[in-house]
Amino acid sequence: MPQNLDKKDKPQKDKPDKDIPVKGKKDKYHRILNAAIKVFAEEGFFHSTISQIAKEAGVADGTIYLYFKSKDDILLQFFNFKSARVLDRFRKDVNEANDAGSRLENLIHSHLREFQKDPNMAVVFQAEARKGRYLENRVNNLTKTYLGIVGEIIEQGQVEGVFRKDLYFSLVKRFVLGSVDEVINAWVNAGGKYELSSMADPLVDLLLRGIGSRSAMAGQ
Amino acid sequence: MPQNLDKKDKPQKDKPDKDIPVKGKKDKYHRILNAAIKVFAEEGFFHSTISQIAKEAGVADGTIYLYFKSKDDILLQFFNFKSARVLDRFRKDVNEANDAGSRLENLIHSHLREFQKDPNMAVVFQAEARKGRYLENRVNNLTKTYLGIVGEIIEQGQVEGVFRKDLYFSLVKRFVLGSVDEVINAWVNAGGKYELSSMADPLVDLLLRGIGSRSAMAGQ
DNA sequence: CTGATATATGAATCTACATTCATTTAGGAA
DNA sequence: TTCCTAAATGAATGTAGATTCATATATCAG
Repeated sequence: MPQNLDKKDKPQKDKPDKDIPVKGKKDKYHRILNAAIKVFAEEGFFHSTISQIAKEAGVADGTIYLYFKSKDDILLQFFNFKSARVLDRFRKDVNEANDAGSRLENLIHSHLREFQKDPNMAVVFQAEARKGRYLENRVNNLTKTYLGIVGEIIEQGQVEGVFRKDLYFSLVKRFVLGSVDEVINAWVNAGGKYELSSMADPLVDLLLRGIGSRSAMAGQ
Repeated sequence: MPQNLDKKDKPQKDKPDKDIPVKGKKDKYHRILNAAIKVFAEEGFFHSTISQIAKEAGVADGTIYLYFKSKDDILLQFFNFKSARVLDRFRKDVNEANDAGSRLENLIHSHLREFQKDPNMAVVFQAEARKGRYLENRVNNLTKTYLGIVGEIIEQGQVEGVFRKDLYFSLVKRFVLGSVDEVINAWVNAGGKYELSSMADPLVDLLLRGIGSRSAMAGQ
């Protein structure tokens, strides 16, 4: 029944490291996490304060430290949690199709859909993710995995003969990621006012065909 | 001879607002600015301290406030200064060519070249530019102008018939910006270890032709 | 109901810097 | 050489805000 089943029950001194209150369930944990993301999205990570987050979550400042090691830890947990969730979704949607073309399509649809579904997440990802220095590891994981998925699709497409074979591999991956990322960025900057998902088809088309006109591209 | 020619010479109280020491010329101003950018690039803006910057620049902490209103102001000045400089370069290089295709090529070459030339700037731009809230205006200015240049090129290319006419205009612009941006990002993340400029040609090729194979794209 | 443990609280603490300013130093006019 | 003003200095100041912790409250077993 006590929270730490495997330890002697030294009443105090166990580090607030891994032990999180269990009585109140995951409920409060997520309440705080969501509140934090909302605040981060509005103020930016560095300008956000624990007090703001606490108020937003409807708890006391101190309570936050029952669930998170530090302010940084909140952001970290967020990235871990969301990255996993989102990447899962991507993979699932990609596997929904079989040919490379449809898979790329699905990936991008999924990507835009997920970000549109959770604007706060989108803002925080766009704003704090590609930055780095101290979070880099975690976020790089998201980027790495994403690039991996794209890479697989590209390779498959080349085998299928629907994608060009003369591609600078690591460049193409960045090319795809960069385009999608910037489309999301634009949407975020615009305050999420329009349908992000509606960009998916035109974007896929651009990725596949490029901006050159048929005729101009004909000569080689 | 006094620094404020147009004001009564109240000895003290003039706000350190616009007046910058002139004796020591622009020299020290730029020394501090460059030091700051170096530190920002290494530590990230929020983790950088005035003391670090001062040490790097070889001046006293207080001296910085003779040249800048605040820490934020340093970043601001940097963006203003560099944006102008860089956009100028872009325009010049774009105008070096006459047809849209070459102009796009020049823009991207120029872009990668300039960022490669000044890695600290590149890092700070990539890291702090997309954040926002309080710098947004300035940075948006860079983005806006850049998108403008791209837009002009696209339009010209459509008239010339070398670019497709069925393009979602604002999307294409983001598409171009996003790709280039992410290529720079990758380079920055890799620690600037390779020739960034060498990505220009392959990237332009991707933008123009896309990743779809000729045959696959044939059927409309 | 009673005690015991788990949670929650928020005021008090502590620290890291940004910013200021009394003093010192440098430059140059007379 | 002597003054006077511009520049530079860096220790002292002030503050915001993260983190802690002594208390208070809720939960639950018996």
